[in-house]
Amino acid sequence: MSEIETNETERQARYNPAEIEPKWQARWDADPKLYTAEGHDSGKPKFYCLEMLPYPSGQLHMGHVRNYSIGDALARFMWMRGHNVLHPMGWDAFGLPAENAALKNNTPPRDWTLQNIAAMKKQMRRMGLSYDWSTEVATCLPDYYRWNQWFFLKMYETGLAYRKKSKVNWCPDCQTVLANEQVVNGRCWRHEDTIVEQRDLTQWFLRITKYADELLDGLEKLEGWPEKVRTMQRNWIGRSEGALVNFAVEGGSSKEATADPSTSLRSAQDDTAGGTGQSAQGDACSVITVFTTRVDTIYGATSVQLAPDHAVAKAFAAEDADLAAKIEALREEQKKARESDDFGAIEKHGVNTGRFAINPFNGERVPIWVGNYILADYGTGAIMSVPAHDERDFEFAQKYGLPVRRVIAAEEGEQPDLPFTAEENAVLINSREWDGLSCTEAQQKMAAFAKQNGFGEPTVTYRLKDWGVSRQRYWGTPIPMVYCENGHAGVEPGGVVALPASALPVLLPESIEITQEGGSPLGKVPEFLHTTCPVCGGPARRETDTMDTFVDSSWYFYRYTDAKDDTTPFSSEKANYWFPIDQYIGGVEHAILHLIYSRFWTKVMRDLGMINNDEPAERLFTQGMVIKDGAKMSKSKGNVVSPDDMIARYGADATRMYALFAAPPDRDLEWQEEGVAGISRFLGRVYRLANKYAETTRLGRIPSLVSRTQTDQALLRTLHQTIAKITLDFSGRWHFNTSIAAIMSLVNEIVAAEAAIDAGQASPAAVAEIVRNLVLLLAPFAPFFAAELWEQIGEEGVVFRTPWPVADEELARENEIEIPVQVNGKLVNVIKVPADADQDEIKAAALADEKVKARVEGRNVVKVIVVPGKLVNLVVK
RNA sequence: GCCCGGAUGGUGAAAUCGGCAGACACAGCGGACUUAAAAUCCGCAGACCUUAACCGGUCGUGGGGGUUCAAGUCCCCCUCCGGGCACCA
Repeated sequence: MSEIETNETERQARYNPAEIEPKWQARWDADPKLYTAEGHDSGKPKFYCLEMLPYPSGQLHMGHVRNYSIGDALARFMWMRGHNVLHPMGWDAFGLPAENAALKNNTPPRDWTLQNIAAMKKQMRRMGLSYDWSTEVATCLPDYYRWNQWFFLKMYETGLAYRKKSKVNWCPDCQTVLANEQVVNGRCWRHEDTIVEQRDLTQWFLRITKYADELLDGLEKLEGWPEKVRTMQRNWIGRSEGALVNFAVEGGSSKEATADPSTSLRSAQDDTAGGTGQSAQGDACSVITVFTTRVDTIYGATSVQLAPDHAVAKAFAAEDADLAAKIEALREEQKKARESDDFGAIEKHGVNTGRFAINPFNGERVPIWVGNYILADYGTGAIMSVPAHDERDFEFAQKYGLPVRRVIAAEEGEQPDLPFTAEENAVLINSREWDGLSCTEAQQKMAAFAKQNGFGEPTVTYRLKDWGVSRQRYWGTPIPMVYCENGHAGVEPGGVVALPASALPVLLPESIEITQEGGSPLGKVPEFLHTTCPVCGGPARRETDTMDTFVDSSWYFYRYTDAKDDTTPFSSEKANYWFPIDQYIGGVEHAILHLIYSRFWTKVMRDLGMINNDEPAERLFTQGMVIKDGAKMSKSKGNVVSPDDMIARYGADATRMYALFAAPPDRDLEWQEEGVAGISRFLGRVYRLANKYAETTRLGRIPSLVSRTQTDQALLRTLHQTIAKITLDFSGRWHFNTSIAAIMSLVNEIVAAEAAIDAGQASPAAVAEIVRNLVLLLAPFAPFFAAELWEQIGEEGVVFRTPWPVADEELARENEIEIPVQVNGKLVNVIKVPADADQDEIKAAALADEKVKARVEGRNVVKVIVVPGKLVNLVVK
């Protein structure tokens, strides 16, 4: 062979992703039906594979690459297993960055967003992701957001959407309201340095608390979700059973309290559907309702504690300037502490109002205090303080010298030190007729007693609050409500009127100047603002707030099933075929926000009769973060690795495969470029092998494996073991790192057998079988690569529509296995025995081994442990 | 403070049911090919001790204890790292 020919051959056999990937990308793009799901009559089992849709920032990052590589491998695998796969993608396209970009570059948010979508879509195609673009959803387009409006009207009709004035979290940077879920340690979730302020605004709310119990109970059934996510949601919902008890205020109040709705006696219950009726609405100051989970300790209550914002505290303050100043100081302390990271560390302060309340159980007068550690927005904003049985109350009582009275005792044994907070094996004492009851029993009976006598009731309190969805932003879904200037019969002027569905969509005005000034930008667009009332035809103003973008992502995956529908959000028939999502994949950072709203929205749609499923997703997978130099990739740390760079250097296949190989998908992944290079080298080896045996593979398709050579047998055994292993990995554990390692081992073995193959010691049919299956095994991980080799070895059809290989147990079986032999637990030798050898045979073989004999000689074999297929351990003395 | 993860060679990791710890890679070292280098291929490779070398030995999965013939894996205690919740009454 001449030198020129050698070079020529080498060049041909060289793996060049820069050439083959664009080639296949172009071919796939030319076939728009390639990844299109079939209908419900396909006769195949359905599989809905979903990755969380990205915000169109304009750039894919490594977190996306990882997320989508996992989803894509799974989707392709399921296709090869004969499923009807829905694998869609879309854009969470409303949101603040588009407005910020508009300010900065003077680009309209819409243009900026659509450009970014185009750029990211191109990157996704370059990655070779198997999305069905015919179902693409962009939430910022009217054909999507009109259905947000439609849902809003439905919720308004059914009482799930309502308006109330309330204290809201206001981010001065975003110039808008944030949901509780978007406030992290008193700061904005998007602006770590910005302290969230409290403002009073009238806002639209969605009554998610109506579903609090179902959202909580449903978690039990979500076995395909990570326990971690379920726990986070449980904590977030924060269900707490207890009782409300009314303490009469001694002497009542001379003035009517100017009760703020958010701090009324039942503020927490305002959020639940309707509430359950409660007295004391008339004179807010004649009664203090406390919430307690330990009504059984009420005989030990030695004070009542109010939040500084409590209506009664305000009423007292109104009569006493000195007290007002002290309460104001407490309020300030509380506010500061809430804004800092550690509200929990606040030093407890309080002030005695000098007034008294009456414990309805024993008629005792207890002083009313205001405490800086009492939260206005949890429970009723008032507690009964039982120092003997609550750590916080104990601390407070010690500080201010309040009495401590033990009313709970351990059932048996010595009485523990105070505060004694246990409920298990504890009984009531010093509680008159309740003495001797267990805590749990007393809690129920005493709450029921309170209800019978009209001074309380059992109740349930949640940490979860109704979802405030109003945002004073431009780039979001307009809320489809108007305020009629004339008013209507029975409705005050400025009455709230819902638009009819026929008026939808309420379009976002196209030309708008974005400024940084506060208030809703839509309020400055006269042609948007001024409209007519759908009821009376008179002048009306539109609602100028837009919806929280979490509305968009709460139901987008239903739209995928019927993305072009212009008469309904989606067809129930289609949704019921595809739902629930079989596998949802995304980052754990959405464990509470997105994933709890999605569950809520699903239940609402079910109750509207649109779908049958109770939960959106059967299984959820949360992948780990991508780390570089030990830290999360971020611009500020300067450790960002660009997917484009990686793809340019090593190709999409190597980049994707590395993302799967470097760590199990649920763990954090340290990005090391050398690792990507390693994968690229591995693919190069496979490429060379497949090329070398391409001819043999083409010709060797005859099923002539009757007489197998030793080489055939050894290679086929490893092949079928590998098939079995990878198939198993896909079925649940998803440790693709070990799947890929197994393929590497197979390749190493083929390379080691090359000399034998070339010497004619392998049959062409076996070589063909191995090369062909090797390509199939790689198809979910490296689709461009597999498609190219599939063609080169002369196969017809689309590689990732070819049936996934089935492991042949016969071929995979070892006929001889290695058994380690230990003496007193230490490895002495490894012996070979037939795979089907029984205990006695293995034992005999072990005892006959020379090394073992030498070790045992002169000592007593006390015991022989034989674990067939595993090991032998001789216990020797 | 409470609840979940995690800690294994120089690095990423593997060991799926209590059974050979370190598969598979990366980086490294040695060799082949080359005028040379790159690429590629072959080989070595947990630490320590012993030896001229082979051979051989000891230790070793964050630390300490325990169960077991056998522990990275199970039990108890502790340390550190990451995440979530947190005066939620």
